[in-house]
Amino acid sequence: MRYSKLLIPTLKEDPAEAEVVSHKFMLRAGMIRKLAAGIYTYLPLGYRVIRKVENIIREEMDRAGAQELLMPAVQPATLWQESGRWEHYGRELLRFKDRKDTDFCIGPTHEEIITDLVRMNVRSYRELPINLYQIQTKFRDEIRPRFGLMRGREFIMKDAYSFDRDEAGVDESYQKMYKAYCRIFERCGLKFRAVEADTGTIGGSFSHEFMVMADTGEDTIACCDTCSYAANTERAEIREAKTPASPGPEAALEEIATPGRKSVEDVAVFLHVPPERLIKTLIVMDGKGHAAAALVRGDHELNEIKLKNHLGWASIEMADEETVRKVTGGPSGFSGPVGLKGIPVVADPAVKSISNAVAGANRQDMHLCNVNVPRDFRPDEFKDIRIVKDGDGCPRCSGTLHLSRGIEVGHVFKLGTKYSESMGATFLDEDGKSKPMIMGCYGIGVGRTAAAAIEQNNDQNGICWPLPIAPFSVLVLPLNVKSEEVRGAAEKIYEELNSSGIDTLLDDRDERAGFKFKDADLIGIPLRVVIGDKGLKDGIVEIKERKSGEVTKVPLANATESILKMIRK
RNA sequence: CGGGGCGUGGCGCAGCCCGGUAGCGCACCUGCUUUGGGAGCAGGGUGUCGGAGGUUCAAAUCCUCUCGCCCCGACCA
Repeated sequence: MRYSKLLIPTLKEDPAEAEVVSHKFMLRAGMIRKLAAGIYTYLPLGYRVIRKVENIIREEMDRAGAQELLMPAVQPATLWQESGRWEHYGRELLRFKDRKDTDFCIGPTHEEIITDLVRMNVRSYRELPINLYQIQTKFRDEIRPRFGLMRGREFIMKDAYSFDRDEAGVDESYQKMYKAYCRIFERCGLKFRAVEADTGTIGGSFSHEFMVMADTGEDTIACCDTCSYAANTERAEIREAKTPASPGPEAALEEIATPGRKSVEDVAVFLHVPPERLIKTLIVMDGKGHAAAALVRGDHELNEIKLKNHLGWASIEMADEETVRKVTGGPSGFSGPVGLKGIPVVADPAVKSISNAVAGANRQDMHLCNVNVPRDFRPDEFKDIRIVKDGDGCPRCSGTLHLSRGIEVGHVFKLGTKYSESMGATFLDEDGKSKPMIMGCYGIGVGRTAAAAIEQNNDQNGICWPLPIAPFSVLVLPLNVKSEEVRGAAEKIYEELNSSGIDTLLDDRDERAGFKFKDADLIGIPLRVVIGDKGLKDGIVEIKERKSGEVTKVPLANATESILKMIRK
């Protein structure tokens, strides 16, 4: 295409609203424009990237045996009420009424719709397994959209749903998708890792997230340095550390005044005790009148998701002051396990091995010293409920876990029968019995994948697109379009590349060289062919690789051939 | 939802405290010169100062309300 005919409104200055590089460069390179918070228009350049990513996804999904369809974005509440999520999904689900006052929502995901479709149309085991997918715009009314396409409210997502007769089948479907995802992200030129993850609102039994490694990522993942174990910190298990061989002798329990010292840090400093000698007691509640106490070592952090899953609660939050007083008898900041009654007490295993610990006394401005398990208290159970730290032990081997940041671009779930049972998606098996289908679901954030690619591939001057998802593969840049010779050579190369099926952009604008170079670097086309009077005098054009900056000078006559060679390499 | 900040030409901002003709840089349009890393000169267009109400002779500026956007938080007891 010709640059002069394309809408590519590049910006010289950083837009004030952009925080991360991918957002900045997408705005500056004229790929996206914001319409409202978390809602963006894809301009021609940006949409080309989106389509490249989509097509890679399509090819790999089709190769894996999935079938493409397209479901409505607007969904009736009745289906969501059937699955029970109309009540449980929360404010993220954008709801509205039509003119007849019927409730609808804009789909944040499509389990209900696909399950409805399949239960109406698939009845026999002979028709299973089946895997259906779509690439479609979703809407989730995020608390706080940010980072451009990284966390938008409206976004393009590929979502696939598999239906199987039995466990073995769903395992196979899951594995197929897992492999397809690996191929997709490899083809997109991304450094990524598949990690074990929590299943969140979608529900289900087992899942992996596909994380693109990037320091700006919103998720933290723990990877073992020895084996292949990797997990989101929301889920990452921790190998229980061995208890110290000889804990000190147990001293007598003692109450001590700690006026105004509520936080672990304040108490530790005040009593001259390291934080790891403290027991942090957190009172949590589920919003339905249940409360529980969680104990973790002072220098550890509670993993609410682990605790929530362990307690089997639908939601979890820190207890308010009133609840804390009711449950512990003291104000918040001074809660402790000794004498705590009437609510379940879950302790992290690390709490077991603290000898002569410090804990809240459940009284204003008082703490207890020399607290010991089991002499002074016995938790109802010990359970890994803390957040993994860099350097913790791997749960699968003797290795060590290290933390790094990632961007979640894909997620595969084994859903089980959660939706098929609540919505009656059953089939008749060989034995003539009606059974619920076993489901899996598999998502990829298309825009987020593009954004993640920029996070991994950029420099000071702009984006360095990986070839497979670049908006164009080659940029032909004549320095002076007023020169017949230069323009002629550029047009020739442009035509030849086009007819070889290469996505080529011709910068035919009558602009100064420096201006065009700056734009070229910004929009990040992988290969740039520069044609100028000077070079042409010697029959030479330059090919520059965006990422490496490497320049190759080739004879004009061989230019197209050389470029094709570099692309197909 | 809590805290902080910001809405002034397409973009980035100044002006607001202390009310008195709406400005700067970039971008845009015209012409000439220039032409291998965001050119120079000359000329030009561009704004309901986010919106509504109020105070005032007079409001971008002061007051009230409202809408939008950005950042931090919404575990650290």
